[in-house]
Amino acid sequence: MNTKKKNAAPTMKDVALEAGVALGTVSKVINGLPVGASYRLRVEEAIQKLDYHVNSYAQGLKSNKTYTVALLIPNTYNPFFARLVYEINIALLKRKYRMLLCTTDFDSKLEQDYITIAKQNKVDGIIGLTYNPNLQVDESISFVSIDRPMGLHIPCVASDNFAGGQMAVEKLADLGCKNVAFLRVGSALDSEPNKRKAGFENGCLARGLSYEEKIITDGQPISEFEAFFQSHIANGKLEFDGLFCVTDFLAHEVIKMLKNLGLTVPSDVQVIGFDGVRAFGTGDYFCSTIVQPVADIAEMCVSLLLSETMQTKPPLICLPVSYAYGGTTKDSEAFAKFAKKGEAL
Amino acid sequence: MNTKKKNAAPTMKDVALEAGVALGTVSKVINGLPVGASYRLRVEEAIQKLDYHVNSYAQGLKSNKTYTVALLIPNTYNPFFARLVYEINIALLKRKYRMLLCTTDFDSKLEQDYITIAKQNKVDGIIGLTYNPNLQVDESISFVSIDRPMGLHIPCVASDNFAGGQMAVEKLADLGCKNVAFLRVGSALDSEPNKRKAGFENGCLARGLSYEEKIITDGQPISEFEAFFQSHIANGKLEFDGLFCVTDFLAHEVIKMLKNLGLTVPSDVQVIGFDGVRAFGTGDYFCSTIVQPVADIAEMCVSLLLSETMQTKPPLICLPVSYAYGGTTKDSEAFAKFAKKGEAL
DNA sequence: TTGTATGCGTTATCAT
DNA sequence: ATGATAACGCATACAA
Repeated sequence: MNTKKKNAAPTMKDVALEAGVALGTVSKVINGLPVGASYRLRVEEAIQKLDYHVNSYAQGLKSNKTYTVALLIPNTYNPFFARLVYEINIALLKRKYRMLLCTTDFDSKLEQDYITIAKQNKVDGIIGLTYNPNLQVDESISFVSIDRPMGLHIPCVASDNFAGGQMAVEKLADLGCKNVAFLRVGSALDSEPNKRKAGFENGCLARGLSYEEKIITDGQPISEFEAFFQSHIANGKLEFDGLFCVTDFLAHEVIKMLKNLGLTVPSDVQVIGFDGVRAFGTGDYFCSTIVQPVADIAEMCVSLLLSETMQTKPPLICLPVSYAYGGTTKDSEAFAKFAKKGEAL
Repeated sequence: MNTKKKNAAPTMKDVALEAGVALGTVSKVINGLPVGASYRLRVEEAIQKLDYHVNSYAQGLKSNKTYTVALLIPNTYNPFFARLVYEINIALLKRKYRMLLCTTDFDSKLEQDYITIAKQNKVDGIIGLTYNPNLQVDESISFVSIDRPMGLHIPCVASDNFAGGQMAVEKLADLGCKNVAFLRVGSALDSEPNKRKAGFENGCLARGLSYEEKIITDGQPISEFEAFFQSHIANGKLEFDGLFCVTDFLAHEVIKMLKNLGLTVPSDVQVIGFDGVRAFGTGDYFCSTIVQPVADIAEMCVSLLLSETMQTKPPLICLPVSYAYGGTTKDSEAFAKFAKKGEAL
């Protein structure tokens, strides 16, 4: 008997030998092509016996398809990113694709490097949530961007951030707010989430709310907001009755500040965040929030990336957001529901 | 000129042609083997010009190494898992390995299926945080388990859960507790985290604390704990002055319950959790907690999995944990620091 | 030192 | 319907 290298994984050849058929027949059985019943049976038995598994790398080499998609994302521990990774991975797995996870830590150089790595790995496409304004991605590889427009040949998938901003204001107005503020921290990069501000302004105008905005950039300490609040307190009372924070994270920080300043949420001031992040991934919202449809975003990215047929890819796709009560607003009905749910969980 | 299929990625052959050298020479340049300086230069220029990238799948096919490791984990949105995924991915990337992310949703069948998928992908190893007690993993593939012992030929990496349980009690005792309770929810599966209970008991004995334990299994509603508390309240006062919860998640839920019952944390009762989970991945701890050394666990798993030389793999490795103040205990010094940090961040 | 030839495991195109 | 064979892109043993 021809004892190959010990412990080498069995190949199609081994299966063919074991089953007493030709190589091509085995291949056909594997790929579900028509094969005589008796042959099929013998091959299947041999596969069982040898515990044979196709080598997807050889497959990839042959077909010039790797069934791998690279995901460029800053990290996986930010809960929004974590959820996105999860949903994208599911969407990929559903289509028998696998994911090459590239965490960039917001590093522009790393982002560019990973594009190279992705090419080496001959991935079938790249999904990127990136921050490098000059990211070079040639047209030879299919790319879908999340939250950041990257040119006409690259589709961008995002939440409907403008509508989200509007929705936040609508909600605050419905809940009785008259004088609101928009708080934002983050890069000045041209990205879709920046439209939250425009939506906010638009909403304020539509509902006749007076508003103010406090925007700080990445370098500045978040305590700037505390100073902002202090300069807007008269007789121990904040002049705003509603705040829209650009992210749940910021809302969370802001709520701590407000507490320090002796203000109560939501009775003194109502707060709405953005993202729809939950404690421990599945628990309570950190605050009342505009929820991003993460699963839809993931599905859209993957579907867009892998659709061969759609020759004319849409440049920008905005998916609808929704509002969720999280304890920092005065929603009366929802409040009761929330209190009950808290017990149940 | 031999115009191959349009748009096909350039191969070594193309590079060789462009540089006017032989195929083998190109290969040597790529792999850093000795090559004449002038040849090397020409090859490098050709690589630049054609934007050539090695096809790592062909490499893998040749070398029978794929530089891929599969990670089996329930999901990526639980913050503890999310952090683990991040750290493992970093540890892998550092070694030029990539990760095949397999999220199992605690599904035993999926866990087993992914072992098959991993084999098809000819991964170089598997890291698994699994819950299937009967998971079949043959010795032909190298496997490292997290938190669950899986037999002698499979190393298991975990936190020092026993020491963690002890540490929690020590802390509670140091902070003045006399009568404490251990709360646990989770599967009855044989896993390392179960040692938290033993460590707790051991610590209570050593410090002469009286204690009680309330353990519910996965099926039961978490509200069981509320009933437990109620049956231990006399004259509006809880008879426990310290609680050790098996996870931060449970601690978080328990703290909500305590509030509902009119009890104040930490003045009425101090609470310590386990895991070291932070809000938004990098923010505040949800509670005072025993922190798992996630980065160390990740590094250990990868290093163990990829070490060719270590023929005799250790069956169980426990990594040291640490304590972190998170607002639910009466640490006086730490309290001041925490309050300040809250401002700064 | 550089070039040539073979084979990795698979698929696909041929004859049979 | 089935079997033989070439080709995918790369590494390597061997020849020049």
